[in-house]
Amino acid sequence: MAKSAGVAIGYLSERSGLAVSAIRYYETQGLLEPWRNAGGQRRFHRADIRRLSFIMIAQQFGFSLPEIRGFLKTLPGGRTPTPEDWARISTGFRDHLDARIETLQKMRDNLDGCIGCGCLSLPKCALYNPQDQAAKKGKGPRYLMGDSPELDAAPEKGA
Amino acid sequence: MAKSAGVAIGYLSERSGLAVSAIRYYETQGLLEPWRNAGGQRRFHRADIRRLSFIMIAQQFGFSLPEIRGFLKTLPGGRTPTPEDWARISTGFRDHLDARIETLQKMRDNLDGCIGCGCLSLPKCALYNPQDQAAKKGKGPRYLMGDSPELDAAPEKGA
DNA sequence: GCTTGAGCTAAAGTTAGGTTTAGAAATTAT
DNA sequence: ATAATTTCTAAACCTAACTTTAGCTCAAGC
Repeated sequence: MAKSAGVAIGYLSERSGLAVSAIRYYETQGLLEPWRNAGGQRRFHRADIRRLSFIMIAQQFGFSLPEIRGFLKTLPGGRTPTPEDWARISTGFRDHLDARIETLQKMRDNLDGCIGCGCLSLPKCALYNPQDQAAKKGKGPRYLMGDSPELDAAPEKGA
Repeated sequence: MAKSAGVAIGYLSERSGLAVSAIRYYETQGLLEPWRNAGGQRRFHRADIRRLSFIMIAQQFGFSLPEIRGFLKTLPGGRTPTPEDWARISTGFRDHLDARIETLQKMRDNLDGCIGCGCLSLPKCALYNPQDQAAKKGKGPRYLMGDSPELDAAPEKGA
């Protein structure tokens, strides 16, 4: 179980396409745990290339680095993930993706219902309250695309 | 065509759910053009509530503020958008949404093909090169989820 | 007319996910 | 042995989209 020589950060960078600085950053975020050689340089497992690929894929799926760290914690420490490890995580990805697709399709349907309707003063507009899941942190408007029913009835007063 | 009194920023904030600071920020980004009253305070058209709602919706569709500014420039200056104005922009939204849905569905299909495959050393993995459209700015890995075919054949040398 | 609330500006801070810079030390190549 | 690469750390910088803070001024209520 000797650690072998390990590979340098530049090797991982070249193999993964990530910048050296990004790999160091991932270490600060707890996504990788390299050891140091006698001269103080980082040394990685060859298998960490997969960890990096995993990170890149998970980012494409919209996961944040803390979330990805959570996934990686479920992976076995030093060894290569087994098919089971990977299948478990992939299934999580799938749920995530399905939810996002569903949200987008709902938005599209709402939009379809709205195209041509004018949306001039429509508190009942289909885009009324789209922030189902994919919404940001903010509170969001209460009356999207329109004022509240009564208060905005008057047109350009004084025109 | 006198400007009437206009409404204050706090009114827009309350009606839209946006923070006052966000509305000011949008002005700096060219999304709104309030005028000033005698005391130097911002005064807005009532119809600017709709501009704000528009901004919030467009953000949910994934557009950046510069992009939204582009949309708003196609809207009529001081008046309420007509059904035609809105339909034109909605169609743009729709294309955008369709593209995103399609990308996600492709990713899901790739993922389905990958679940259970193990992905231990798979340069031919279906997640090989997912950055079709929705990819980030980065270059992306050349061999996702695996080292290149030949070089990574050896398992934990020295174990 | 005084007090309080709303609004003003400029500048700094925030979060995520990194990159860039600078200067020093280690490693590799010749 | 020397030169050229890499790597190291710490700190500053970057973008987007805002928020917060500080110190004032304006407007509104009684």
